[in-house]
Amino acid sequence: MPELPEVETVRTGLEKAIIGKRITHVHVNQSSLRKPVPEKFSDLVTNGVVRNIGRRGKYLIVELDNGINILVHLGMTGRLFYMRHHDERPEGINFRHDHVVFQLSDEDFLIYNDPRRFGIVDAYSNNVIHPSISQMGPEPLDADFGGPTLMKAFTKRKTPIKIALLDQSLVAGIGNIYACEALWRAKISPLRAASSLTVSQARLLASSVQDVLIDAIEAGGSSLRDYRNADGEKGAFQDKFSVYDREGEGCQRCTGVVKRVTQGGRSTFYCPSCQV
DNA sequence: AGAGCTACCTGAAGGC
DNA sequence: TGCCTTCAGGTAGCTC
Repeated sequence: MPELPEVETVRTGLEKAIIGKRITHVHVNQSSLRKPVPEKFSDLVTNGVVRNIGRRGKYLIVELDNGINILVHLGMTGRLFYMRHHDERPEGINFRHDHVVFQLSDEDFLIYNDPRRFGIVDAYSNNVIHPSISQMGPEPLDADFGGPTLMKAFTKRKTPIKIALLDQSLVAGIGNIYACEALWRAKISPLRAASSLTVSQARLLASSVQDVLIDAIEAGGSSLRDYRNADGEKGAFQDKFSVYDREGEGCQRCTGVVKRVTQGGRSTFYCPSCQV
C-alpha cells in the first residue's frame, strides 16, 4: 500500500486526532506481524501521552512523553486509523484484522489493522535510532534533496534505475507506484542502469520525484484496494496515475502505449516511446 | 558491496 | 458455484 504520500497523509490525520491524548489501555490481539510485537509493548506505551507524530520514509513514529517512541510500518495492507466509540466502523476494514488497539479514553481508539500482517508495530527508547530506520537514505521532500543527492546515491549502481529508486537505503519512501510515476514524469526508462543518469537527468528525476509525491499527498494518497487514511477514508491519487496499472492504454504524452514489464519480481509500467 | 531470489500472509480477480 | 492460479502500495534474509 503505503508509500511516502500515504504514510504522510496518515501522519497529518493522526496529528489532528491524537496529539495530547493519553494511551490508557493497549490490546495486542495478534502479535505475529512481520516482526513480533514485543511482549512488553503494552507496558512500555500505556500511560504515555502522545507528544508528536513523525515520519521517516514509510515509517510512522509516535512520540510519547515517557521516553518511548512507537514505530509503525504499514507493510502492504496496514492501516492505522482513529475512531470514536460511537463512530460507524469504516467500510471495508474487517475487525478480525485489528491486531493492536490503543484505547485513548472511554471514547477514543487508535487501531492498527493489517490483513496480510506485513507491517511492524514496535516500541523503543527515544534516545536511540531504531535499527529499521538507521540505514535509511535521504528524505525526498527535504529542502536539500536534488539532482546531486541522486547522483551520489546512484553512482556505481548498475542495477536498473527503477530498482534503485525502490532501495530505501538510497532514497527513503518511494515504492512501486511512485517510482513508475516519477520515471514517466522525468521521461527516463526504468530499465536504464542507475549509474547512467546524467547530471541534468538526475536533476529532472529529483524534481519529478518531489512533484509526484507532493501531488499524491495533496490528493490524500493512492488507494488501489487497502489503503485508508487516519479517518478510514480512501485517497484519490489512483485516478491520476499516468502509467501505473495502465498497461495497454495510450501514453498521456505521446503516441506510445503503456507497457508492463517485471523487474525484481514486481510490475513496472512505462512508456517505451517517450521514456528513454 | 552489490545483485538476484525467496519468503512472509491474506484476499480479490480471472480462467475454466 | 467452485476450484485453481496469479497478483498486490514492502522488506529482510539468504545466496553468489
